[in-house]
Amino acid sequence: MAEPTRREREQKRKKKEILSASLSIFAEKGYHGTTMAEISQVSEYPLGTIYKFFPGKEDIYQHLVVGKGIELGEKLIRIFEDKSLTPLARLRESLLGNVDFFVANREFIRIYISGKSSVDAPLLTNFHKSVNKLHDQMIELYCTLLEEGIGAGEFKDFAPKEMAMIFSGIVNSCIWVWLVEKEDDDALATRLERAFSMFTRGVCTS
Amino acid sequence: MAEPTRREREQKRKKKEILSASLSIFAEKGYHGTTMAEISQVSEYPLGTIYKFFPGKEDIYQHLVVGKGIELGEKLIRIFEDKSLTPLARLRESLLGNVDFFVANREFIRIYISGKSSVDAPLLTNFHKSVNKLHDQMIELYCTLLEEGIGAGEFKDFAPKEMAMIFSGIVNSCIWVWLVEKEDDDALATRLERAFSMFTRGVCTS
Amino acid sequence: MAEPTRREREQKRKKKEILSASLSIFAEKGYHGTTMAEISQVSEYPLGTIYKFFPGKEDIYQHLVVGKGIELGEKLIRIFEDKSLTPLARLRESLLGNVDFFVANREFIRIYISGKSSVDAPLLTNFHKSVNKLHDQMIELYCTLLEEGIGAGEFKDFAPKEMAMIFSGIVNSCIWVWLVEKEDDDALATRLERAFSMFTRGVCTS
Amino acid sequence: MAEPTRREREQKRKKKEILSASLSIFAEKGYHGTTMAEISQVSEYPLGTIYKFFPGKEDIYQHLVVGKGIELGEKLIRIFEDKSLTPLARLRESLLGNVDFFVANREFIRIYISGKSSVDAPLLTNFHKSVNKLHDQMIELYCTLLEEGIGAGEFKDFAPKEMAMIFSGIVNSCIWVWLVEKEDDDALATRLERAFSMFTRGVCTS
DNA sequence: AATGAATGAGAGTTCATTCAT
DNA sequence: AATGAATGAACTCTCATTCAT
Repeated sequence: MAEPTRREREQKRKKKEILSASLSIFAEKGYHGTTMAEISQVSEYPLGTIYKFFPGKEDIYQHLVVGKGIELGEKLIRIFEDKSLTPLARLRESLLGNVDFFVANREFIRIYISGKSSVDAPLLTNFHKSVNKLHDQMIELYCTLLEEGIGAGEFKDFAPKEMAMIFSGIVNSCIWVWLVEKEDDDALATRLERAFSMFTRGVCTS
Repeated sequence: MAEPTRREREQKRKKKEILSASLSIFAEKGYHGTTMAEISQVSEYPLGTIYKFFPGKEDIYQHLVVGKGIELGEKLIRIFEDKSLTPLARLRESLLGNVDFFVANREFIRIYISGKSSVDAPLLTNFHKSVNKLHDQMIELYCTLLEEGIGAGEFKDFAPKEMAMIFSGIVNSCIWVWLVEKEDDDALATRLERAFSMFTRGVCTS
Repeated sequence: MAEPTRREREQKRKKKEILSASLSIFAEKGYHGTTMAEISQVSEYPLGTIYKFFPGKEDIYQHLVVGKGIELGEKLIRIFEDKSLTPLARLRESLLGNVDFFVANREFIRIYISGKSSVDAPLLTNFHKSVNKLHDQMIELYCTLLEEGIGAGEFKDFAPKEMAMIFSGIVNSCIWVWLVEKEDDDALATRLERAFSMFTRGVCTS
Repeated sequence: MAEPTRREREQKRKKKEILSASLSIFAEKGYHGTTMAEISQVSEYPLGTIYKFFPGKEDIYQHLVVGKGIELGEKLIRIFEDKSLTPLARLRESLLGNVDFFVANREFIRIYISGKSSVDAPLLTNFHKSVNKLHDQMIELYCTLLEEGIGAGEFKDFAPKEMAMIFSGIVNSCIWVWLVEKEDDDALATRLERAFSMFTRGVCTS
């Protein structure tokens, strides 16, 4: 494995700075409301330089999600592999143990959830593909955990993929409400807890 | 009650034709990928005429959702008011009895779900407001039903608003998958049924 | 001379109503800021009807000035022909005796003065011609009076046309200030009087 | 004082070229008759470049007047401050000594005089404000001179502002006639001289 | 290699006028 | 004859991307 040269490290730092500036603008103004000129101004990198690093606007948008998404995915994997907890407990932990990640990455979350079902999906093909790939990988991770849980008798014998998808839908609902209502961080934690309870035990009495 | 004149009926028909043409283009190409010129060509109404009926592009987009949304809302209300069924049964019916609506309005659904969490919310203020108002009304309807169900002892004593939100999140997940996977109509019905089961009885065994 | 039929009288009334509505809109919003649709709404005559009476927008604008202009011209002629006064006294009278006309026709005056030196003269050829013809006729009237005055030894032997032009420039200045400053009617009268004094006796002491 | 960089000088040159091309088109076709595309063609700068320099069409129009207006204002100030002449002589000089400026800037003058009393003042708010501010400054300059002249006993004790306004009205009349009649330059000079004589000594004999 | 001025196709929207009813 | 809905050319302005310096 080659050591990254100084130049390569520099480049990575620059890319990160550009992405960071972009994230806040995209989150505030939306994809079409953001201009490359603005990204250039806020990031303090010249337009030409930005185009050296990224082939275009959509690509930046894409990277924003992929980077953070991988980060979240790795967190999930670490939690899911912790065999000292039951699958159910790990699923719970993946929610509540990640509240700090959600809180620290509001803007990413907004773009991620938006991207899943964008008004302009047809235009942003590559971006959309990225987000969906990410989403699929997340679902995949959940699947594995749920299968383990079914095997262990903790979960009913639903199709794991379907359970995962629904779990993810619930989580997204909670986070989205928290985002748009600008609720505080505790509100998110308690809401996720209640949602988790509904998901696991159901909402009916009988 | 005044009879609608022939002119008024004509106007309504034209508006509908324009909306119908717009719907398919928007669904195919997204909001920003659709041009007014295209709407004019596909609908076979000249630009000027379109602008007689709608003040602008966003307004058309808005109407698309609001019109269908009201239709769906009215369907829900009819189902929810049918006191011959228990609240739980009515909730179930609101899902399965509406599969035909979902099927018949794929494009509307796509725009509706997209609009809830649009990448470009900051740009499409009015549209976004419309969709969210619609969503709130839907949630409100569910709330009322769930409260009735809690009173009847059918549902656990969760906050109705939170239950409603999560129910809606689940439903949207199912429909979205069905949309993007282009599954057939039965697949939607059975998936909704399983999702309903998870929601009501939970996914855990204990 | 044929008696005007009832139909002809009707038509004249309608034309006047349309012109009257147009005048106020043009004066408020300017030529390009006024739409035919607006004229139709305010005048309560259908678009088609307006086009029956006037070949186009510019033509309406033109008529507005010509009608009032002829009225003013006739007033001037009556004053100038009153041989009981000296030419100088008649010139003075043409100013002060017409203050009420200016006051009653602010909007016309605004359009008239504007039209003489319009930003868009090249576009409004016919209108511009009308206004200039009117202006020339006014100058002509003054000329005749001034010639008479020179003959009577009341005025110095300047070229009458030049005197007339300068007199008219002075009057316009006064009226324009009064218009844009929205001064009251007395202010106009006293300012015209002082201006008349400057014109006749000069501003220098020697 | 920072030296202008090469880039800044380049920019200034380009702005001037665009303004110069615009001036001739505006003077020929009027404000509404001139399109941005035309300015782009004539100036040989692409549309985007023009919009880099000027925020919009009206702004270009405005710059045309303001730039030249400041130039004229500075000329007047230089003349008015020349204490070797009496105020009266300086006022005369401001007319006759500026004939060359008027001759060299026919198109500017046309736009300036038009702008003072535009048919479309309601639409071109910013432009109109600019022109009026310019006009007010001109009047202000005359005022100061006239006050000095009154103090020196050269002028009668009229309100300086009113004298200034009327003087300006007279000058504008002369220039306007010269413009529209397309007279030669000597005609302007002699006419201004006669007008000046009327203004100072009056047109009456007594 | 780094820059940012230059580009121009294409967007949404308006409105004087016409002409089918 | 009277109407006003229909028309579409033409307008101003934007911005992702390129490429000469």
